[in-house]
Amino acid sequence: MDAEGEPDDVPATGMVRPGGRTARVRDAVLRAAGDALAEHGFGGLDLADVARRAEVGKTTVYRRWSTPAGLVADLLADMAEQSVPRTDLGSLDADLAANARLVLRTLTDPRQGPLFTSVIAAATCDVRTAEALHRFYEVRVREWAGCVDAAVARGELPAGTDACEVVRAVSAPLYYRLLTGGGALDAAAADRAAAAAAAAARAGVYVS
Amino acid sequence: MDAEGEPDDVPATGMVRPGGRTARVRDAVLRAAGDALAEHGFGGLDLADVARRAEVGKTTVYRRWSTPAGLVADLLADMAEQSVPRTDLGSLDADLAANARLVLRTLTDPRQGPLFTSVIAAATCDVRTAEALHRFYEVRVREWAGCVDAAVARGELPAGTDACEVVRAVSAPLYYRLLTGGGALDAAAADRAAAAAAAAARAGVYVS
DNA sequence: ATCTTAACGGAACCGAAGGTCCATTAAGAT
DNA sequence: ATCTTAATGGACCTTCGGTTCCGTTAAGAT
Repeated sequence: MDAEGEPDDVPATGMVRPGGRTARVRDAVLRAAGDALAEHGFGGLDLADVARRAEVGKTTVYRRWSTPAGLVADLLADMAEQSVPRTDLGSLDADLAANARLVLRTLTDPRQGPLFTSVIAAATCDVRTAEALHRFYEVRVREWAGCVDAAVARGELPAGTDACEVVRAVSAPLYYRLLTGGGALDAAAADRAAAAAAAAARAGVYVS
Repeated sequence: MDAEGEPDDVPATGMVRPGGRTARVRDAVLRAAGDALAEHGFGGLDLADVARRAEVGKTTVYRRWSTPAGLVADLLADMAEQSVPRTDLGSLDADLAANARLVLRTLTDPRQGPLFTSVIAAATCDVRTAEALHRFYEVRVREWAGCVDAAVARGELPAGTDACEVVRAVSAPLYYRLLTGGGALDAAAADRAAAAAAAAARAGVYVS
């Protein structure tokens, strides 16, 4: 978070005594930030409001996170740690479909959906936030890449297939819809995304 | 833009005398807004700064567009009118690749790239802006859907293929990379996106 | 148990984003 | 050419996001 270029590494606030109160404050603030983001979007994210929701001093929020983007970056770092384990249904199509359904459920969830769009918006405004977002997706993608590797091992896909790229291909159309519109985000869209990724993978498009 | 629910439709500013000065001001402001967006992103979009760049009174900008999101919405409406005509190379693969390369060129352009990310960020903060963005992409997608329809007519793709969905499938992975990272936006990525869409389309994934 | 000081939080402060007022300019109708 | 008034833009004002100051609380070391 705070990689100050200061003389002899001045420790960032919250790093020397990370236990007890400090941790409690961080949790409360990140939860409040998520709520605020889901409700008002990134554009309407006000640090003072977050402080109020978290029942924490306004000063504290400004001192530790400074800017809305910084706060979102930390929220993302926190989200990346709570990775959901993937399923393993034994066939590529089933696994990719399960992944697509999971993404769909996330993006259409009344809290998670707005939260994700907000977080993406935040990432476009600040490089550090963008890096945090990239790291988050790297974790998620790598988690699901396993089922593609398994499919390669089973001989369902050509050797040398880029597993991560296949997983991203499943998510991409759903995020595209979320952001640029053009059709509803429903089960049909999810299944189509999964089927498309599977078809392309079988055709060897993702062989590096 | 201004669909006021006022008694007996009070005309929005700029609608009664749209010629001469008013048009000149709009052009200058939209150009300035695009520059500002490309440079500082949506988060750093300041209406006063836009006014300064456009050499226009601050009051004018606030009166006509009110909010950053409103300004971006108008900018999008303007962008939607300047549609670039598609190519027609005679084969599905070539046409989709050309489309992918065009999207790539746009997203990696030093001005257009940041502009597009900013505009997408703006759309997440305001419903009206989101609608404008959707309309923009609807125009773009429909423009290129023609070459998919042609491929169906030539028998390259199964009848009943949803042309728009194929076109979106080409763009989606590129936008996904732009926003969530995970790999460079290069020619290889563009070609892969086109190839994947073509493979999935041939497999009948986009038959409605 | 005691001590040091990291971290918190209330109050007061500051600057600029955003809005109001009104005189000036120029579309567009006659 | 003349007139009406839509639209502009400068000066001024108000609100509030963000910061600073400093006293209070409680981590973590002894």
